[in-house]
Amino acid sequence: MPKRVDYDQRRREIGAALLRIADTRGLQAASMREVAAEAGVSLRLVQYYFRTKDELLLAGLGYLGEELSARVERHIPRPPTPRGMVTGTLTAVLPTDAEGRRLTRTYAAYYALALAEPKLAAQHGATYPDLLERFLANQIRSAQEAGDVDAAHDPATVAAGLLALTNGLGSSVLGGQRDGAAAQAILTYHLDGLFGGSRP
Amino acid sequence: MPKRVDYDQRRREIGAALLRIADTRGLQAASMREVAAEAGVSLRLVQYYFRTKDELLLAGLGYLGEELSARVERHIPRPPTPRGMVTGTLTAVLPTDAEGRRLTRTYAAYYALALAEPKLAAQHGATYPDLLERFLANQIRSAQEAGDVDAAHDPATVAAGLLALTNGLGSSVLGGQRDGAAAQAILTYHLDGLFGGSRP
DNA sequence: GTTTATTTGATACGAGCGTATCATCAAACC
DNA sequence: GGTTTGATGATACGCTCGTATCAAATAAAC
Repeated sequence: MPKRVDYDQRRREIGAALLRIADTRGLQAASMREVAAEAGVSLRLVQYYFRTKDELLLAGLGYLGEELSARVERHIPRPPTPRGMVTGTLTAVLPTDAEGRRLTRTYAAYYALALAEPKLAAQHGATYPDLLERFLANQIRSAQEAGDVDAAHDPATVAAGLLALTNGLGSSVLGGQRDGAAAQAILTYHLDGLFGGSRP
Repeated sequence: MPKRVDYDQRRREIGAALLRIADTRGLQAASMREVAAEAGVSLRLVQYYFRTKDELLLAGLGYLGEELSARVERHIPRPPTPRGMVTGTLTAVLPTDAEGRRLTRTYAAYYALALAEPKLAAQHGATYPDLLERFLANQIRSAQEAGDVDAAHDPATVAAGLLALTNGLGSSVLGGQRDGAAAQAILTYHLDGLFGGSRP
């Protein structure tokens, strides 16, 4: 028998190379050969672990989702207050540091591809923002019950608005319109308006 | 001499074909040959009017900008009230109808390309959102002077927030998370909060 | 130490890409 | 009315793409 290799880890390494290219040069530049070079392996190896390019792209999207989830969880404060949960989650999605910029850029690349290839979105895409939005809506409901947020607000509407605002701010950062700190400030400005007098 | 042809109009026709492809199949699918086929002309003709593909892509971005500007102006109400100007401008950027969906999708395709090819953004990209944002900030300042908006707000921050919110909502519509009407409703909800008791 | 299942390497194929070249057409001008 | 010149057509080149094919190397099992 041959030397045994951790199949999943090898796939992750190659997937990471793909995401690195998507971040720095866009998914248009992510050919099988370029991914192989970036991962430091042969083209044949990429083909061995991913039968087709579509399979590679789909797996890459999965890994990106994992990275995003991990980052969001890492940004949830201890102990978890309602405002802290909302602020942390949204800040995680914002490109405020190198990792955030990388993830936001990579996500944008996949988003554009999914617009043209709906099968990508169908398999994995639309669920993630939906989850995030529902999570936020629940947090806002909790904050209302704790008296930190005006009960007149509709949690789902507020959550959708906050997430859209954050995504839009992220786009403007990637577009060079402002830096991460400025985006963060605008987000905080809105959160201050939402959470009456309570401090995070 | 040969039959004289309206050079600019021909370029516009070919550019329109490019934008149509960018909308329906993404810019990855926009090869010179595909653009020629979509425009119903020969490959040579596309090369004649645009020496290189980069030139075609850049011109297409210019035409897209013109279409966007025209749509925004068309959405400014008569007579122009402060809230009407802000609402109209933001609604124009939202994919609430077929034209809006087309423009937002095409813009998203260019945005993703510009992330990977900064020269595109350098020539044309970052100026447009900036103009929009400054325009909005001025409108909000006017609304404050008219007493329609709380003077405690910072116009630039509010304008940036509104535009980011609108862009984020547009992304969620393209992503299939909600339809144009729902996005519009969320935007209106925020505008209601901003413009105290005044009606549009 | 041979065997053998698994992992890696080298290379080829057909298609599509951007671009360039050469030829042709048709209308305006002298 | 031939000549010039802008507009169009047909085709080819070199390259990269995704994918497939054919070997070779490797290390656990006996």
